[in-house]
Amino acid sequence: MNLQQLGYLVALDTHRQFGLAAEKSFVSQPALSVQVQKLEEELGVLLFDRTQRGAEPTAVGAQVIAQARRVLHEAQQLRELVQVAKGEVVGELRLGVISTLAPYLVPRFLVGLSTAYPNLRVHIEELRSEEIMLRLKDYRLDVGLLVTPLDDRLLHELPLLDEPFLLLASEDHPLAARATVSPADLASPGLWLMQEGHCFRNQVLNLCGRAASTGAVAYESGSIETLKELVRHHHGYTLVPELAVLDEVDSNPLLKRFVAPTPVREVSLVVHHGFVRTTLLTALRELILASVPTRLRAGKSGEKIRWR
Amino acid sequence: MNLQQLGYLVALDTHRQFGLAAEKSFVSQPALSVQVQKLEEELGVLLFDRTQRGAEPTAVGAQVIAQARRVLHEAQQLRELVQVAKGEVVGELRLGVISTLAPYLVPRFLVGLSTAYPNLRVHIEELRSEEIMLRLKDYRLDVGLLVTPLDDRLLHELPLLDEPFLLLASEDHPLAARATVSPADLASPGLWLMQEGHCFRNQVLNLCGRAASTGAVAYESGSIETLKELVRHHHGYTLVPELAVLDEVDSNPLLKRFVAPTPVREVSLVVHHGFVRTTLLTALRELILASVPTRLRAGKSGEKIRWR
DNA sequence: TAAATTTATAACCAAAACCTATAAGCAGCG
DNA sequence: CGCTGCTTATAGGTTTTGGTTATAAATTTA
Repeated sequence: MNLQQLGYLVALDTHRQFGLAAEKSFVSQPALSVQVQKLEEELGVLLFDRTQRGAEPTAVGAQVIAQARRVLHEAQQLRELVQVAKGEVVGELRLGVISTLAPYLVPRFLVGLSTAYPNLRVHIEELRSEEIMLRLKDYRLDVGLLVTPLDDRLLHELPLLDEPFLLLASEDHPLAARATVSPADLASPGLWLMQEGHCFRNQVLNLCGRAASTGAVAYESGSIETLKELVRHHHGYTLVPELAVLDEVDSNPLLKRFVAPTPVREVSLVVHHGFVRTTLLTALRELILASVPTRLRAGKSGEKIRWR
Repeated sequence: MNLQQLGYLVALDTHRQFGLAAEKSFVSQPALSVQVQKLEEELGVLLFDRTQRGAEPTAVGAQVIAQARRVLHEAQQLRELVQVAKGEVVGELRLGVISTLAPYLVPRFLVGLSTAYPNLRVHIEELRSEEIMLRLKDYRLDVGLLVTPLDDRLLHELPLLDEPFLLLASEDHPLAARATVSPADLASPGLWLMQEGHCFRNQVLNLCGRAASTGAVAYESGSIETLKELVRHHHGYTLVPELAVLDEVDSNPLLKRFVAPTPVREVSLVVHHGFVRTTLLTALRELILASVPTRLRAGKSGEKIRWR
């Protein structure tokens, strides 16, 4: 067994085809085939069922592949450990961000990050929270930027912000006349929600005690921006996180703050336990914190709303 | 980087000398030297300081070695995973047992174990609890047999027994006349203790509320057997775990049971999290449980005495 | 049935890892 | 001071390993 073979194994699992996996591994198809065969021989089990359409892991194979990922990850950690010791921030950063944070936060720190570390290749993907958690655990992402707490033993959370929820009302909605609002007001009809699967939706539902009454039209949006536009053009109201309305929060009278205790969402950087690139993680935290108003920083006050 | 090189690295750390490490790795000294050099070159850091007396890890080197152990461990887990899937119980089992359990428990299951799995090489070492915990975390032991709970995130406990403490009095000690005893009686003078470092000593001290008053002679023993002999030949009394006196527990009037709630020590098999050889672990548990009276099995009753 | 697609095998080549032999560096000691 | 004895490093040659291209074999698809 060697790391190369384990790499081929994982590539083959990813692409489910010897030729394709070989291409992605920058070797010829026979090279990869032979190495997988050798590994199977050494372990004494069939790891893949070969068909004409490609390769499928066997039951044992799937377990072995998962373990191979762990081995490769630990090996990668070793390399990163050395880079940290040398004070280098290089290589690749695969960052997963939820879509209710990405448009408001990423543009604030992305340029700063790649300026500070020109040798760092940054990949950012917009994903649902659950998917980010899965990929962090699979080592297919390095860092997640999402809403916590997650209560997951394998993941380590680094809280950044306690971001207040605000209520955005359309001008002809009864709530438009209010100076502040409270969770009880969310029983009022006309609340627009994010679609299923977004943690923001769960949070809003938790905040209003699951008593949300939607309007006559049941359009569930995939982005905060759509929610805002819906409210601007139609009746109804919605909840938004403060970062989504930062530039109008003081000027727009239709944006209502909640009375204390302010409901907030805890925004954190999340990594797999044993993540060793501390310089990078710290830099990322500092860049993000520096890019938002101080009042949003974690630990100030407010009541954390959970989404799971 | 490859697994071979990481193996050489760990061997060199263990033996602190290229020649010796090479010998233990079954290769020539130049072979090992060259591979370590190559790894250093690839990583771009010096991992060992070479002196005339041998090799010492640098600061980075020590970190890299620790990580290398993790990589090799995960690779080993992969192999064991396959063996489990094939239903094989082979290879090596490195078991650490504390000295207050070893003489009473090991002989009861050892023959059964090697009979059930003739292809398993069993290494048993008698060690202190702390040392067992360290070695489990370093992957220098596979399984520990000791007293729990340990409250250690990295270790997984599989409780086997709740083993009562008994009091053994010499015939001329005031306690000899008693039918049963209670923790309060441990204020009575003449209590013999295990030496510092044994978890059994801590448990006895915890049980008697640290109020132990030793006799005129302050001999602290290294084994339960010595304690028993001391009591048989001198004045005084001591505490013993039930397994140490199994064949005389009903016949010897100088052995006193505690009144309820019976103080017990929880005896467990302990492994590193992610231990995959479930068949072996289950077999070990069943063998041990079958070798002791049913009344000792974990979860029956009694009050667990902690040692840390 | 032929074409296309996929994995396996064969023959050959290059690189990596190993071995033996030996050099080189340094501590300790007469 | 210059041996001896210990260490690690280097050199030259051999074996092993992993790689390539070419091609066969098998099965799905048109």
